[in-house]
Amino acid sequence: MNKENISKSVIRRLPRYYRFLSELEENETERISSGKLAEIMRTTASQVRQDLNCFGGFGHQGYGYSVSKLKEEIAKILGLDNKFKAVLIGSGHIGTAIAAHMEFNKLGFELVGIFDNNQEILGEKINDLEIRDEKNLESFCEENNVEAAFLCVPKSAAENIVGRLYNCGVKNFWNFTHYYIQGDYPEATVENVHLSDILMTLCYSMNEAEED
Amino acid sequence: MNKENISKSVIRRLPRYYRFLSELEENETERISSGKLAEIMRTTASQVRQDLNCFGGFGHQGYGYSVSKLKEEIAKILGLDNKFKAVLIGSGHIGTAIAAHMEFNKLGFELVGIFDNNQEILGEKINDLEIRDEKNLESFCEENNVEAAFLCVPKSAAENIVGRLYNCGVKNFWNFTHYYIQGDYPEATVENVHLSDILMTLCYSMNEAEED
DNA sequence: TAGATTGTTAATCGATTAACAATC
DNA sequence: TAGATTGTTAATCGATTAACAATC
Repeated sequence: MNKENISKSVIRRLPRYYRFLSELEENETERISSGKLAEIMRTTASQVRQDLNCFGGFGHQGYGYSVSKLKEEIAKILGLDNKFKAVLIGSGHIGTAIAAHMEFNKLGFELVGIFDNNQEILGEKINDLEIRDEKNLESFCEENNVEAAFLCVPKSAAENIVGRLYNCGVKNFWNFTHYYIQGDYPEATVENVHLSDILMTLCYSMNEAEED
Repeated sequence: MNKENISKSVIRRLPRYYRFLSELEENETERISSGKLAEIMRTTASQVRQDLNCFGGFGHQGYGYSVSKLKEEIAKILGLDNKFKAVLIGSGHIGTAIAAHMEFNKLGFELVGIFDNNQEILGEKINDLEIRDEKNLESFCEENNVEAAFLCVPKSAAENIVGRLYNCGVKNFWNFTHYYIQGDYPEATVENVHLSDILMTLCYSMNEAEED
């Protein structure tokens, strides 16, 4: 299992496989062929087999793939059984939505702290986690072996927060801001969620469709 | 300007160009070369020139690109001056965050209605827009020429909602649910935001890094 | 004019798809 | 054994990068 050279494109498809396999499992489908899975995923049987074979031979000739086994394998590859400790910074609308809404325990994470700099809401709770004062961020991260941060602050606050986190060893970021982490910290591991970028591409498509 | 054959990869980079150009404009940078822009974007000068040339010759030999003109052109290509009327369905955490947080008027949209099926919160307001009863969705969309919908409902509710919207002519979706719109409506224009998929890929990267 | 930098064609690289022997 | 379907190699396609003549 030489994962060194597995392309980002393959990795990005894994959660999709995982979701569809979960659905199949719920429908009590026991086995599936690459062809059928490709149909569901709107891709080709070739791609399904290529993708899965990056990680090992999960299928059986003449039979296909065991749905539950394959789902299990993908969970393992993604590392969903981890409990990476994470903090969320910024309990505004987006931050609250993320904290309240995501099932972190199914996604390899455990949310252990929520931070904000608004003194008025400190101590309030979101899903049993109290909102802590941002000034205690470093001590908290060090004491709790925090490994990841979910950045839900305004862009103007992000630079400072990321610097502080990076300095106390938190180098993995789920970034909802437009602050460009990789620009300042090329070594950081980052997944950006630039919601407005995505909405702009929807705008583009609609704009295009109108012209035709 | 034959946009017919412009690849999705190019389109997805446009919002990024737009953001960096906005920053350059704020810093009062007047002109920029493909090389400098590439440095900022962490790509190659070749790619920058190829991308921009899909839409026309915006540069000047020996000079580079005018920041403000290029920004303007990209805005035009994306169609950000549109005011596509949109409704948001589901005013839970995510829906509220989206409604309150996004600057739709800068992104080619105008949010004209928010809908929910929770009778208890009907009439409440998010950014001056009252929450309306979901049962009036069709009539509202028809009366207001709604063209897009932002789906922030639970997955279980999405199938029904999308069907109803599609039937009354709303065929463009910004989809925060895990309901697979393209599966049922291949003709719909969809941008999915699968937050948990993104978090899983962060998990993968962290898991990878640990093993080394 | 000389230097800089584009627009564009050609070369390379990587990802997707097709084909088919291996095998359950 | 015959049919199905994988794993894997080869062919194709598309996207990125390099090169360079055109030109401001």
